[in-house]
Amino acid sequence: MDYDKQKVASLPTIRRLPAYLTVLRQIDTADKETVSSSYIADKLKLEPIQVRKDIAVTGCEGRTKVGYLVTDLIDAIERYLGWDSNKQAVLVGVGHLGSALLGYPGFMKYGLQIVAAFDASPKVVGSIVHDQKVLPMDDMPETVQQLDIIMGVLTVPAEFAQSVADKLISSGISAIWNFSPVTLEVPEGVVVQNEDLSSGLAVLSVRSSRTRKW
Amino acid sequence: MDYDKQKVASLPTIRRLPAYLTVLRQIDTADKETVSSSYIADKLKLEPIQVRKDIAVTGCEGRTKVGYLVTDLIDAIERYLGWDSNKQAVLVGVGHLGSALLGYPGFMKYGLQIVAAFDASPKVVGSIVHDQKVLPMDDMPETVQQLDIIMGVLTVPAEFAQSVADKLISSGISAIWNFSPVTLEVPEGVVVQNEDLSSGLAVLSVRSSRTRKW
DNA sequence: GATAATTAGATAAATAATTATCAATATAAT
DNA sequence: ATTATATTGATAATTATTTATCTAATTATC
Repeated sequence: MDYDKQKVASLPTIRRLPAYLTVLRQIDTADKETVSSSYIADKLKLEPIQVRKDIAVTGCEGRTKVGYLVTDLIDAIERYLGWDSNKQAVLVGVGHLGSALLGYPGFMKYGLQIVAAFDASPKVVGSIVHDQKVLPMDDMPETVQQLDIIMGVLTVPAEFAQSVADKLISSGISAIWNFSPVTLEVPEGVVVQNEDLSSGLAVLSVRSSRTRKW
Repeated sequence: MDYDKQKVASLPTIRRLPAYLTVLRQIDTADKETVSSSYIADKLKLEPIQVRKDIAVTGCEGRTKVGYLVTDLIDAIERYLGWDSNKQAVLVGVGHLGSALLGYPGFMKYGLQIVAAFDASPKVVGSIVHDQKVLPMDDMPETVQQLDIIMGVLTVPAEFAQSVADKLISSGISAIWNFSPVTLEVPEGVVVQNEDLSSGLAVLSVRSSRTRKW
């Protein structure tokens, strides 16, 4: 695989890459060393041509009539996504959703390791949630700085989202995975990814009502 | 507002509509009765022209130099999304994520009411999670049929996702909000919306590494 | 009352994303 | 050995989505 051949991917392409990883990881390479775009497409109900286009951005090259080497392709996608080395993150807001995320075993597959969890409420601070001790907010800046962490997972209620984001940023965080339904104001250089359940539900609602009446 | 003027919206448009609702609901209509596309755009870091285009699909019409009537616009978007009347849903899989969703107060704003929660594990069945009694899986078909529920929220581990989906569908469910990282096989007429955290993280990872090195 | 400023909405243009076509090539079958 | 088939990857075409331009209308200002 040739890393020079990595290209800039469109947003939809980036969104699909993790699904390819899921499919690829389910393949037993002892049994099946190579995989075709049509195999992946079939599993995910996509078109083979789209799968090939998406794969092309990672720089991974397949062979005519053979397909892609499974291990190569996994490596290429992980590398493209930056999931080849573990990235450390802190989580702020150990409510329902925050707890769920702390207990989510899938993150390791995404190269993400949550190394510390913080909360403002004295009721939660000090407790252990999924093997993670919940620390007071005041400890956050020091932790972020000392461990040189750049990513924060934000699972606080809407009304605190902006102020917590500000605090994360001033501590050195430059990537925020935002689960609160708030559009954050952030300075240049800070990347925010909004994870908003309502948009998914909106799509489901509309598609469902197009199919049949509620 | 003229419901005949509703149009078919593109997927990106549908995804943005809930964000408009969030902005609109924050407006105190005693203070401000109308809203312009540029106001909404500014709050969400979009372009006014895009906001107008999106609003157009709902059939809501604004007035030159004035903008849109806030209450009208809220009604139009809610109606477009089918969120004007409460839709009932069942949730299956009361693990970390399922519990978090049960406790999520935002659903009501999305016109969604989770009326029953089911789990296969005897450890969980019978317990109360966020005021919701967890019922055994065997009770699911009856509940779905009797209450004429068409939507299911699927928060079971990956390995059970397909079989639980099958069971939901055979009970009468025709819309599945799928939180497991599995591509479900469903018959014609059943709509599946995959809510996949990994794609959001992928976008964040790539955008972040474009900005600076990890 | 005239003029300037703001804003929606229609149409058009530009950009982005998907899908199709086809040549090249490796494998399998005859 | 020859033919058929499967598959990638390049290029082209199509479709979807966003952005721009312009007109008309309404309000505010002078």
